[in-house]
Order: sequence, then structure tokens, then C-alpha cells
Amino acid sequence: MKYGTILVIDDNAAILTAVKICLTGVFERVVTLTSPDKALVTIAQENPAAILLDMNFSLGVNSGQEGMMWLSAIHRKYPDIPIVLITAYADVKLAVRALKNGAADFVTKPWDNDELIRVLKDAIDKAGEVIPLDQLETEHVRKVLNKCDGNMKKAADLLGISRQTLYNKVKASPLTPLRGEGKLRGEGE
Amino acid sequence: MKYGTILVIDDNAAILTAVKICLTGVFERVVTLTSPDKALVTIAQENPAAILLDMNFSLGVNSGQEGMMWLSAIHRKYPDIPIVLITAYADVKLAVRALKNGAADFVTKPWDNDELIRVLKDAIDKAGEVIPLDQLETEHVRKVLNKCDGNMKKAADLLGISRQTLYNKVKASPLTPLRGEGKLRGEGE
DNA sequence: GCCGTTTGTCCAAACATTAGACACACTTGT
DNA sequence: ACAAGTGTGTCTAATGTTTGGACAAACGGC
Repeated sequence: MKYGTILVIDDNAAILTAVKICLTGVFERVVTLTSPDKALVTIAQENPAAILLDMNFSLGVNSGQEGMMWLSAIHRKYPDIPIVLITAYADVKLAVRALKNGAADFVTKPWDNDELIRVLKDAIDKAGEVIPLDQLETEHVRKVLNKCDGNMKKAADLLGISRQTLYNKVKASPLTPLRGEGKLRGEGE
Repeated sequence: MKYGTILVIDDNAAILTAVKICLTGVFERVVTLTSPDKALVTIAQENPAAILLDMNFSLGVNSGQEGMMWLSAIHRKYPDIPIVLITAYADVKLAVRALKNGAADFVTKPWDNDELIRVLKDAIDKAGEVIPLDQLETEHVRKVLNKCDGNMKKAADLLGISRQTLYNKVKASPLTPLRGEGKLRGEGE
């Protein structure tokens, strides 16, 4: 089984059961919590591959503030564990804020079991990807160079490396001419 | 004026006018298009600091497919220009998909002028940030090391560098002990 | 055409990375 | 408790990279 432990946090026991049934068989282990109070402790103990977090706890308060707070708290402490949010209140603003706060995905109730499984798997797969250091470097260098309209001196300065080093790096990877965003010096109009 | 040109694309001329009035004075120049057909050409000419893109063109088709297509097309060609989406149909799935497809933000109609301005400014500010190369490197190294539970040999392998180099890098930046996600070797229980 | 900036190129010194080696610590299976 | 397997911390010597400084040539604005 490729996909490890998953932690599900929801204040509704019925939903917890339903999710557990849906996810058991796909994930090695499904741990549930009815409140996020002990989330950090449980995460430390179980080291889940992903977390499925409901956004509204404390009955009656449905603004999602609770869930957002926990999302931030968990994400700050465990930035490498993908957190998928789930909520009954399909609020676009909330969803956008959640994704910008580090959520891996956002699902609304009622959910589709297959979709939920796909979303969680995707989140885990994406979190597991590791980019080699020099690839990361090359990509970033090209992005900054692009932003500087090809001005190597400025780009080198922003990158915190010397002009010659940038020059050498660019020469070393002549790949991806990377069009767009203002012509590189010497390009005709 | 710190914030440059902005390109607004919406098939509704009235909305285009309203947005233009709202944004003029805040941005140096507001360029409008009633159809995204010429978006790529216009972007090449105007080099906007951000793009505000409506999600439903071709009257009657409100699924947002049109807008999503254009989002992808523009983002692929100009990955450094932030694209803010705007739509009348507050669909969470659509918003999530848009953000995962590279949108900088997602706003629903009717919009709040101040919020729209804030969102666009934020998007531009964020796109303008440049991370120094060694900071990017250090962050990535620590993330991967963390994922490997502190196993330097494995981490070095994934990063594509030698074990000793990783060892030196870690020694060089003893910052951010970075707890969580499984104990590093030697940590007590 | 002049002036400030940027490029392409070179140098030599300082620094980083590499494979290989080795003793030691730790985990695991028996 | 032992041996096998793996990972660490440390070292070396060769190789490769980054650095500031320097300079002629090219470019852009005025």
C-alpha cells in the first residue's frame, strides 16, 4: 500500500464514520479526531501522510474561522503534510483564503467518495515530489532573469550572486529560451 | 505610481467601464478587452503588471471552461504575470481549480472596489518578490531533509548532491531547527 | 556624439564539491 | 549477543566554481 496514514478531523461522528469507511482500504490507516484540540499531538504520534480537516467546529459557528485557525496552526508546524479542507458551506472566499493559507485542496459536502480519494492521493503525491537542487536553481534563475528583462547585472544582484556567476550559469544551461514578458536584449521586434 | 499597467478582460462592456473607473487612478494604465481572443497579443504589447480575467465568455456558457482555458493559455506563456479571475458564478470547485491552474486570486461578482484593488495590488506585490538564490536553496534543502527524517544520505541523493556537500550546507546554516514530521536522529522520545 | 550602463572576456585567489576512505554508532535479524 | 547492513562524522587530494577586479567593446538616452 503506497499511501500511508491519514488523519481525519471532523466534529460530526457520523461523517467521521462515513469517511473512515470510504478511506479504509485505500490508506494504510485512518485515524480520526472529533476535535482539532489534540491535532498537533496526534500528528506527532501518527505522522500522517495527509490530513482531512473539517472547517467548522464549535456548533453554530460556521464562518470557518475555527478551521482556518487550525489549518494555519498545523501548516505552520508541519508544512510538509498536505491538508485537505472539507466544509458544508460552499464559500468561495473561504476556499480561496484556505488555499492561500497552505491548504492542499478544498472539498465541499456532500462529497463524492472517489473524488475525495483522488484529491487526497493527489495531495500526497504532490507533497512527496522532490526537485533536485540544480533544477530548482536553474528554474529560479531563469524566472528572475526574465523579470529583469534579461538584465544580468540586476538579476545577479537580486539573486545575491555575482554577475559572472550568473553569466556562467546561463551559459551552462542554454535550455528553455522562455519567451514572453518583455523581450530579452537583442530580440528583434 | 508604483503599480503599472493592468489588463482587464470581460465580455460585458458595462462591467469593463465600471472596473476601468474603479482602477484608473490606482494603476498607471488600464487596458480593456471584450474578448480574450487577442489577449496574448495585447499582453505582448502592453506588458501588464497584472491581468483581471472574467471566467465566462460566449454568452450562455457559464461553466467557466472558457475562462479556465484562457487562464491556462496565458499563464503558460506568461507565468510571471499574476492573473486574477472574476466570475458571477460563485463555484467553489471552479475557484479551487483556477488557483491550482496558476490564478493569483479569485473574486466573485458583485465585487467590492477596495477589495478588488487590494487583491490586484497584493498579486502584483507577490509577483514582484525575488528570493535570493541561497535562501531558496537553504529552504529547499531543509524541506527535503525533513521529508527524509533527517537521513542525509537519502536527502543528498534526492537533491542530486553528494552527502558531504549536504553535510556542509547543513553545518553552514544551523538556523531553523524545524521541528515536526518525525524525529531527527538522536532526538529523544 | 557623449556618458553612464551593461556585456563579454580574462585573471588569480578563495572557496565549494567531489569520490574515496575509514572508524564509529545505530538498527535489525537471528 | 552477535554479525550484517546502513548512516555518520571526519579527512584528503583533485577538480570545479565563485569571487572581485579589470578592460575593451557595445548599447541607450539625450
